Amino acid sequence: MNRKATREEIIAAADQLFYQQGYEHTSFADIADQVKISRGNFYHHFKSKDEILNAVINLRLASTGKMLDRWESEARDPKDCIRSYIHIVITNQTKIKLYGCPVGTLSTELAKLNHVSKSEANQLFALFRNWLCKQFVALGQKSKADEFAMRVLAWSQGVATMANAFRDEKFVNHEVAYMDSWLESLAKKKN
Amino acid sequence: MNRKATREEIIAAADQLFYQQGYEHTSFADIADQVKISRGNFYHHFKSKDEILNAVINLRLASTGKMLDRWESEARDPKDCIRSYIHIVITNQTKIKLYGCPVGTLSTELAKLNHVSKSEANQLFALFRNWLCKQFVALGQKSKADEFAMRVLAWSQGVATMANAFRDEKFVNHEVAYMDSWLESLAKKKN
DNA sequence: GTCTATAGATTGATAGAC
DNA sequence: GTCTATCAATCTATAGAC
Repeated sequence: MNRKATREEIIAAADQLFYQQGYEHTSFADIADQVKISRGNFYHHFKSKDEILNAVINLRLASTGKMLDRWESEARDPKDCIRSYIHIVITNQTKIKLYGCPVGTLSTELAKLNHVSKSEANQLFALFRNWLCKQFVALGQKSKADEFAMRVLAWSQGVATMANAFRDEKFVNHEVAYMDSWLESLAKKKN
Repeated sequence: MNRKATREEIIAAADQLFYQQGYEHTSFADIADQVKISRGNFYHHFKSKDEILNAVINLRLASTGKMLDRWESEARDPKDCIRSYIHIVITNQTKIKLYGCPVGTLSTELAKLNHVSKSEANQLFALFRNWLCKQFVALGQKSKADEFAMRVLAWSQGVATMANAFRDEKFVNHEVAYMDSWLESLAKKKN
């Protein structure tokens, strides 16, 4: 009756636990408990914990790519797209308050561990960066597109870190309103 | 010939290693190796690893407080003070690129571990927040002082996370220039 | 494909000699 | 105050039965 293959269940559980507890703090026992398999069975699907991490990163890359495609297809203009990104800190606010940003916290952790998959994890940042850059170009901000993309990315990371530390909903709303008006003033300049 | 007591050497080594490798990833063996004592001797000075963490947090609180006092005494006006904070991402750029922000990364890690000292670590954020708030009040921004303090704090966290992921010096310089001009325009409004 | 049993290393922590 | 020796628990990973 299992619709999902065990392998995919392991990846899904690891994805969740790596986010909630961190990569190193999550043991095979934790994942095995959640998927309800024995630890031994584990190694039939993956050679090592690092291999699971790679699978999780690839899963996140794929699902993030799909999300960005969806945002683009649902938006009327590039401004709408950028707004979709900005508002993600409200949409995911509950989880961000508890665990921070899934992209930023993994990147930071792997940097400290000096982990081999560090650069793969940073591809998630690059995905958002390139996509945002594209939107700013479409907005007529070609010369500053990447600078603006990095600013929006950094802004979201800062908001996530502070929201995680202070759990302050008003702060998050304030910052989103500020970025919305910044985006608005930017778009007007070119209209 | 040891000027520093062993206890203080342990705290100093732990302070450094917790920053560079993360709290959980740092073992007693790592600290003992650096201080060049045996693991057994360890427990003469501290009952547990958590107790070392607390000592490290208290050390950081004290040294941060001293730094803020120094900034204040060296500054001509509150604008200078805020600038001192903003420019810390340039001053500490090398370490930030390698290990991120010591305040933000510890706060994030302890949140994931759901560690008992999580709130103590967040006192470091509170220290900066209150200090920045005070500067903005002195700048004549009483009604928005805390909002601005949180914005500057979040900004620094975002820059640190992105600098750690992309190791891009130009990005850091751009962002500091942006924040400098933001501060300048803010100060002018009130003059 | 899933299980039990277990290896081998490392973890935080303790006991006791000096 | 520092050491060696060691504990019990946990970790990733392996071997082999079913």
